[in-house]
Amino acid sequence: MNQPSHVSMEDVARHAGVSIATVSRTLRGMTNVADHTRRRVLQAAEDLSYVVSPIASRLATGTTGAVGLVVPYASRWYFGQVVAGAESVFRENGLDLLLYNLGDRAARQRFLDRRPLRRRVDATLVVAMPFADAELAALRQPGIPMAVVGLDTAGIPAVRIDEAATVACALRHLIDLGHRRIGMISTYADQNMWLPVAHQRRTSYLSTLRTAGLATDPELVVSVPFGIHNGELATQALLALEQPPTAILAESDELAFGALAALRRHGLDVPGDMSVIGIDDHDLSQLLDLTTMRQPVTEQGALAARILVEALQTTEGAQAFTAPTTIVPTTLIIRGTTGPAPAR
Amino acid sequence: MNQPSHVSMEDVARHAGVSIATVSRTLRGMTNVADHTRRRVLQAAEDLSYVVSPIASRLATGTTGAVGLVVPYASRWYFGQVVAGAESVFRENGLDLLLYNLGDRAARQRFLDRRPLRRRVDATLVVAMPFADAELAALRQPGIPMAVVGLDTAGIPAVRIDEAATVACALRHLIDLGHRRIGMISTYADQNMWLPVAHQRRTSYLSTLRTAGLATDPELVVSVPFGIHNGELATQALLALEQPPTAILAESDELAFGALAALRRHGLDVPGDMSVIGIDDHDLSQLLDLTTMRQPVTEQGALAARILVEALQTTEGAQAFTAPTTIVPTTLIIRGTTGPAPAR
DNA sequence: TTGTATGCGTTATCAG
DNA sequence: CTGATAACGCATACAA
Repeated sequence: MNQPSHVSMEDVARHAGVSIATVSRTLRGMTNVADHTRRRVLQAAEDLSYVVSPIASRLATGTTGAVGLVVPYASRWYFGQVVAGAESVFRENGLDLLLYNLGDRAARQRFLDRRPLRRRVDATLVVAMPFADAELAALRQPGIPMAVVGLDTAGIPAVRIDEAATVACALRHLIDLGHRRIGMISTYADQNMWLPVAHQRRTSYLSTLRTAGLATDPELVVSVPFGIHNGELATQALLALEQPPTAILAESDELAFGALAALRRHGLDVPGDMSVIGIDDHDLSQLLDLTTMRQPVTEQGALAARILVEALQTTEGAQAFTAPTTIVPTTLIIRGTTGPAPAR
Repeated sequence: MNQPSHVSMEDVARHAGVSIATVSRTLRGMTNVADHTRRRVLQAAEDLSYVVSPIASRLATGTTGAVGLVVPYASRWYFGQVVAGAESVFRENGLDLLLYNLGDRAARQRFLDRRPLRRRVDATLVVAMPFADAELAALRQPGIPMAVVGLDTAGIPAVRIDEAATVACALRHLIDLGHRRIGMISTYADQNMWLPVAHQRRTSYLSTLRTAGLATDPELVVSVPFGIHNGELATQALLALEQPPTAILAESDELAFGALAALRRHGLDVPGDMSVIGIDDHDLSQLLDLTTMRQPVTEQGALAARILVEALQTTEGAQAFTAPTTIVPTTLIIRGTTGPAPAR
């Protein structure tokens, strides 16, 4: 059908005057090969510019040499960072990275229906994708270690931040500045999926305020779809309240950016009239002088990848993989968007 | 070694009481299978929750079912967008996406040395990675179509914008506003690679000004590594000139962001004292009210992917693949950072 | 329409 | 240390 334009191991063997088995051994760096034979083989391979067929190799060994990376929105800042972090670790360990971007409903459904990962990867890394238990059960494969970054998922080791502590720290900062009426910009399920992180941060917001003895007015929490512009809209909603907050906690920096824009447009002074704090420490947060809770994003991707790589190395194959959840620390980065509550 | 926890086609065949060949035919949707047989097979596959081993399948067919996506900086905005655009197209066509992030020197070198794409992908998409001719020759594989987005590369179909026209349009906007002394923030080779786009935009800047009969003072072009902060530094340098420009063209929006920050810090009014224009229309550009040349980034990724998919479908296998370069249009988006040149 | 048999390119087992 | 040879799991030409 297609001409065998590839040189095969057999070609190399013939060229070197040895058996195919010897070629295989040599190329895999096994020690039980005579030095001069090894040289001949390597030379032959070089001459023919031969490379092993990873596919054939995998069929024979039973491993795929690849890992699956599943993300909801590959083009967003957070996910890009995680992907980059994970990629470098996988790459270092000779693993190929299969990227699955499940942002839109169709892609996600196809993924769940056809389960393209089956028999195709040695490990799977899920980034902040909320899967229902049933879905997850379908995705899991015996002997294929799986890890998740960004959120907890039943039975799967996670690498994430402490959402509650992070939110609490952010709010503590505002409270210490004298703020008593604090609004929150949150995200809600978009058409495709419900994001647990949003829920957690919202919940933490409420419980923290309650613990601090502050009122938790329901209208102080406004939920919008993700996006800078929606951060603006949410802020407008907060400003439209009869009794607006004096400070805003944004679920993520991108939403906070929108908040800053809205405030500026309303002619309000930040932080004079309104303080704003975000979560992430986005690349642009320093530029916008945004106070935020920094989380190490790239590192979380790398860390999760490392856990999987280790699992692959130790539990040769089909052992039950298990690892503890790793909590990475977040840091309060105080910049210019938070200040004392305005005297009223 | 590892227990064959997988059900194989043979298992399904036995379960359905047919031959393995029939199972194969059925599962691939071939028509020459009796209806009731087909049902039995599908039922058996369902019962055993069987999925074909893509690896075995590929060994048999000779195709890999995967494409390689090579990018220099996966975590940057531009590349994230391109990846997302390409991913969706590849995914729709049942192709797996192997991501290679070659940002750091070591990764790039490893990539060039070991050529992990060989025999592993059906097509390759390179995103704005400058490869020398020799490198490229090493990467190309007969019968494996290749495309590039973001820049021209000898002999490879590209999807990109018209750099010269884009820069010219941006400058025209400034000139029309009365600016006569226009600075440029450019990037230079970072430790790893030389980015041709930077060179092109710089060249276009010079020739456009020259054509317009404006002076092209060398010190008006300041080159820095990529990054927002470096955009700030570059701007400081421009401001420090004995005769600063009245407008700045930034090679990309991210650099422009830095410029805006620097100007603000210097207490300069934008666009009263200084106009700024970027290239990209980054997600945050609207927020920062940055005038810019918009380029369709996601679309370029999708377009290039589509070209490759088409090539795979038509030129069954090892034909010589060729396609024309596609130029996508850019648009001037006038926002608030450009205005009339200050009277002097 | 269905079954048989061979090949895909390696790895790995066993003799030698 | 080296060479046959049997898997690996599926696709497919060839027969039936």
